[in-house]
Amino acid sequence: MDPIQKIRDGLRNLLVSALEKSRAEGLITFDCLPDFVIEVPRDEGHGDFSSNVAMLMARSARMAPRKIAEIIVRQIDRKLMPELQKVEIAGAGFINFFLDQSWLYYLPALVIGMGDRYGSSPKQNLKVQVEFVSANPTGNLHMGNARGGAIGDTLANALSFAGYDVEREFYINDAGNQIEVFAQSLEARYLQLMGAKIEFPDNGYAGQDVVDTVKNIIRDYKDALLVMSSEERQKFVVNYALKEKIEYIKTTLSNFGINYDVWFSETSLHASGQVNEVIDYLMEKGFIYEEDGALWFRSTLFGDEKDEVVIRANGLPTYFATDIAYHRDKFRRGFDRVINVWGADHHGHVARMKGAVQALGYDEGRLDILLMQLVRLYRGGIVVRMSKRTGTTVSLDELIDEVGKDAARFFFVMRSPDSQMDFDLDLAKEKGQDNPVYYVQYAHARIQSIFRQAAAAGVERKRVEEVDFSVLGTEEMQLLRKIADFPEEITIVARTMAPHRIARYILDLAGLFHSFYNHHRVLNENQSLQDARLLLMETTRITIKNALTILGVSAPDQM
RNA sequence: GUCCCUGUGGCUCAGCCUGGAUAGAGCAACGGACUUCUAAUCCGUAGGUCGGGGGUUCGAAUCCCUCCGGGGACGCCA
Repeated sequence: MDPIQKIRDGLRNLLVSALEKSRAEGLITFDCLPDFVIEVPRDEGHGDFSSNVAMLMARSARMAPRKIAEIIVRQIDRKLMPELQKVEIAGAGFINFFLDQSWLYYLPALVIGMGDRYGSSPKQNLKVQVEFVSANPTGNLHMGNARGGAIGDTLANALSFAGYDVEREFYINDAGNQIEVFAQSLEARYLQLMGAKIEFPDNGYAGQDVVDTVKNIIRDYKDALLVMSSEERQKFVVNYALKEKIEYIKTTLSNFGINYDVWFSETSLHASGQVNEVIDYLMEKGFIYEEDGALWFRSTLFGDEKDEVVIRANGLPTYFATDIAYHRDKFRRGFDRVINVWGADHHGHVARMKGAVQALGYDEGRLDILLMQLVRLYRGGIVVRMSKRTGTTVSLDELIDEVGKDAARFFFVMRSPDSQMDFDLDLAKEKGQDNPVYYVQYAHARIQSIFRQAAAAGVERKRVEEVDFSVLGTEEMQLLRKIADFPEEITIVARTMAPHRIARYILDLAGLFHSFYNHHRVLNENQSLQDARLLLMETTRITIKNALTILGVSAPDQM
C-alpha cells in the first residue's frame, strides 16, 4: 500500500481518459501517449502533483503546450478523484493538481494498522541474494568492510521491505594464494616465537593480529607443532587461524547488526569439483582458449578490455575461475536477482564477471554489482593508510567500541556509495550533536516521552476511527505528507540500490517532527486537537522506527 | 594510454538513473527562542558562474561531446 503511488495512478488515469476523450471528440490528435511523468513539484505553489504531459505532446500534436493543457483540463472527470480540489495550468504548460488535505487523513489508520510493516510492499515471490563484506579471513575487518557491511545490510533490509525474499551471504575466501601466504606467515611467526631465527616472508602478513593468533596457538598447543613437517604445520596453523578469524568476523558483524543466512566457503567449490567442471563447460562452449601455457576466458567477447586467465600455467585456477563457479552456483540456487557489494578497487572485475555470467547462459541483467568507493581514514587530520600487512588501521570492532554501532552504521550509509568517504576518527569519536544519528533518535525518544507524559496524566490514545484529523494544521500535514512518501522511498532504494536515501529521508522526517514539536504541544487543553496529535505522533514514531530498523540503528525510548 | 567514480555556498553532501518551474540540506558564521510534552531541539539572516566550453531541447545541475582537477583500477594477486 503506497499512498503516493495510489495518487499517481489515479491522476494518470484522469489524464489518460481526458486525452482519449479529447481525441475522440477531435480536439487533439496523437498516435500514442508520450512517456509523461506525474511528479511532486518542488514549489508548493505549483500544487501537490504536476504533470508535463501537455509539453511532451506539443510537437506531435502540433499545438502549443498550454493549449493542449487547456483541452485536457476541460475534459478531466473530477468524479474519478473526489480529493482533487483544483487543477491549474502554469508555466510552459504544466498541469498542476491541488488536493484537499483530507486525502491524507486515512494515513494514520494505515500506518498504525500496519505497524512495523508500514513501508513494506506485498511479497512478490522474487528471490534476491545480497553478498557483501566477504572480507578475506586473513585479517581484521577494516573500514571498507564496515562500509560494505552497512550498505549491504541496509540494502538487504530495504529489499526485504520491498517484497523480495532476501538471502544474505558471506563468501569466505578460504582458498587461493593469499591463504598460502597467510599460512607461511603464521608458520614463520610460530617458529619465531618458539625461538627459531628465521626470516619472515617478504610479502607476508606482518600485522599484530597474526602474532596474536599464533600466541593463542602456542597457548593451546605449546611446542607440539615443532615436530611436524612444514606442510603439516602450515595446514594446522592456517586451519586454526581461519576458524578463529571466521569466528571473529561473525561476532564482529553480529555486533554491527549483521547476520548472514549463508556462509559460503570458497574451498567447497574446489572440493566439489565445480571449478574444474565450469571451466570444462566454458571450454566446450568455446569461451576458453590456451595461450602461453595458461587457459584464458574470452571476456573481450563481452566488452571487457582484455581476456582473463582462469587456469594459470602452473595448473592452479585463478580467483576469477572460482568466482565463475561461484556465480553459477548462485544462479543455480534459483535467485532471480544477485547483488554483489564490492569495493571500487574491484571494478576491473565487473565486466568479465558479467561476461562470464552471460557465457554461462544467464541474463547478465540479473547480476547487479554495487560498487562503493573506498573509505579514507583520517586521524589527527592525516590519512591513515589501510593495509592489512602493517596492521596500523582501526578495525571494525574497535570502531564499534569507540563510536557505537548506531552512529557507525548511520555514518557509513549516509553518503551515496558512489562518493568517496573520508572517515575522520577524531570526529566520529565525538558523541556530540554533530552526529546526525542522534538527531533522528532524539525525535523517537521525544515522542516516547510525550506518551509517557500522557500515560502519567491518564490520557489515552483514541482509536483512529474516533479521531477527526481536520483539526490538524500545516505543519502536521507536512509531517503526514512526508510519512506518505516512505513506502515509495523504500521501493526506490530497492530498485536503484541507493541505501543512503533512507538516511536522507529519515533526517527530513525528524526535522519536520522537531519543528512541529517546538511550535505545538501535543498534550493540551483542546481535546480533539490532542487526540489527533497523539495519533499523528504514533504515526510518526512508527515511521521513524521502521526506517531506523532498515538502517540497523536502534530507536531509543529515551536519551 | 584505457576504464570506473567524482567536481554543486567557507566545509561535508543530496538532487543526475527517469530533463521541468526562483538549485536543497547539515556543519561553520551571525542574530534570536527554555517557569510549558527532553534546548542532543527550534526560528531567522547571510552565503552558489552546479569545474570550463560546446551541443541536443520549449526547457539542462540532470542527456551527449570535449577539456581540466581529485580518487581508484588496469597481475598467470584476490
